[in-house]
Amino acid sequence: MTKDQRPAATAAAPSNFIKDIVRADVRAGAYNGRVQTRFPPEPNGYLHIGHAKSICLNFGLAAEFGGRCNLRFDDTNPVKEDVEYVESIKQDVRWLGFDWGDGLFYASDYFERLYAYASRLVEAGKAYVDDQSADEIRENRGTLTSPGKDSPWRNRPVEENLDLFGRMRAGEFEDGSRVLRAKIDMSHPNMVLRDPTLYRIKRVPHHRTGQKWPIYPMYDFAHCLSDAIEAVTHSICTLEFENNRALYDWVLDELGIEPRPRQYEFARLNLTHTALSKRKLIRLVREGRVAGWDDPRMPTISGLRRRGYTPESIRTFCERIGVSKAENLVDMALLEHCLREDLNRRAPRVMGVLDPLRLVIENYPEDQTEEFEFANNPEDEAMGRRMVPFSRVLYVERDDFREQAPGKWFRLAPGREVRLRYAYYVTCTDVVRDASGEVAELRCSFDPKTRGGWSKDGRKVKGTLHWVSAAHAVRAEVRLYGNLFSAADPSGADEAEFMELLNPDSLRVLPGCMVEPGLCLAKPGEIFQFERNGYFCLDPDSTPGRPVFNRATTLRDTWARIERQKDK
RNA sequence: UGGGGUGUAGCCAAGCGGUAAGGCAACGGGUUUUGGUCCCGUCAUCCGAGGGUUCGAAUCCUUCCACCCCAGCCA
Repeated sequence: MTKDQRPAATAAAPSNFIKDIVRADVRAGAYNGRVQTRFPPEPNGYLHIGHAKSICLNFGLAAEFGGRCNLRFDDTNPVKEDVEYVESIKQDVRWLGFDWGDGLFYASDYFERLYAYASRLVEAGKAYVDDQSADEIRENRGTLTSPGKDSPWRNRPVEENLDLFGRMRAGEFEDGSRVLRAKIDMSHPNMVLRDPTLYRIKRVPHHRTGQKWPIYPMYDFAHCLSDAIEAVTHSICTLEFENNRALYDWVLDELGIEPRPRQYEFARLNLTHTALSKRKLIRLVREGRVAGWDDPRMPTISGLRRRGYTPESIRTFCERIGVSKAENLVDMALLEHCLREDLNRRAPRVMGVLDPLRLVIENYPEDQTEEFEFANNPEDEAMGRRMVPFSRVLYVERDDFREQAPGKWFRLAPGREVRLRYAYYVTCTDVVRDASGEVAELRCSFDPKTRGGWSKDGRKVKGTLHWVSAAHAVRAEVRLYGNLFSAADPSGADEAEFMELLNPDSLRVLPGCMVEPGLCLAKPGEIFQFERNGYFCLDPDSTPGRPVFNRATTLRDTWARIERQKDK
């Protein structure tokens, strides 16, 4: 089973305020009942779980109302963007299970038309070329509580503006020497409307248009018009763009665009123990704090995929967190819950011992091997069965043995009888130590009448242990992941101390794990439940005969909780 | 101190004048050849605070408080 071949589990998605607006528009016959959205990433980084929220919202709305959702790259700033990012973004959106059909666009596709729109604004006296430097513009913008000052170039004649703007395009001027600005109101209480910059000169090559353009439009100018050009009806973005909506509307108003898209804003996702800002993620990658964008500790889509997350679990998560305008910090435990819920249903069960301890069954014949039949998933017969070899020397989990059994302990301890899953009952008869005094091996006896792991006499054996036959086991590397950040909310920290909050124990590598032999046939990306241990995904770093597994998440562990409570 | 937003349980989040959904977490209990899953139960006399309207307010009005966003030629 490959995780991206699985059937989608689509439950009825709950409503939210944006869906309510769309539904009301459809009922009222707005846009002739048409619904069109778009997911507009800037290709300057990899997608993360926060983007997944937006993707699910936008594509989900289109699907629910029989509309369409475009994938549009907001590639208006070539100095930050790269084709590597556009490829990863396309892959991630597809992997999440969404299809943009023929709706793949780039803001850069519209550069010619955007230039024409800008020229119209100039002709209408609604935009002007400003010769001030960036510093001067900043100084004259005023502050939150005091008005700005008009630029000395604000009232240039239309003809001169047209000429200058044309020459900006022709590449006659240096970077930063001039900009095109909207003529709105330098004392507007909304800072966004204090004559915002529409175009700036950047004589740098663009990943799609090459050397063609020395000027590039700003987000506020390009975005609303790109939406209009594509006939988007509902333009959904995050809260920090709320102030920009006034400019979004201003541009469309001045250009007389009708019918026009409307912008709606929702609160971006925040998740505990991680970071969801591109700036911070890119730092983690660049400074080598993680192995790359797809490091399984990263909240990126590619990281989650490599970790063992399924598209379904991520979609379910996005549905459960809801969509609102309130600041939020969602507990990572919810994401993990969604993964377990999905994987419990579909991951084949398998035996893997993370910290092997030899167990020798003294009364079991030296040279005998037998096979036991295991259900791949006891709750789903359709997943089939398999045979697993058993012999005199096994590996069990070191943590399943205690010399001093605490209260309620029903695993292995001197004199205690336990069940080896699907095999036999064994009783610990002796403990062998190495020179340093460490427990090196357990000596046990087994009861032949308990074949299959069951006895007719009604004997109470509470503990059931996973195991693997030493002679048949495959040695594997297992990577255990913890939270990227120790602090629940590292975003509270400033840029400097942010790195200090990284969890030093976010990755533990166990080189000597022992897994059942069938696992050497697994393919990268396949996910298994190691019984009693958790869910593990085969990593691409695996080589033939040397599997590497990533622990996606643990199983719920009631015993660990009991022990934790005792500590308190 | 200007403008734009948001406040419902530890965390998300419904609720749209008729007496506080649901999920996660937590905590009890049952089933169990995974201390998993599953099942059952507990968990807001109260909706940021005060005042008002109303037979009735989380929902309407009002005052206040707290938090977030905006002064890029980033998006």
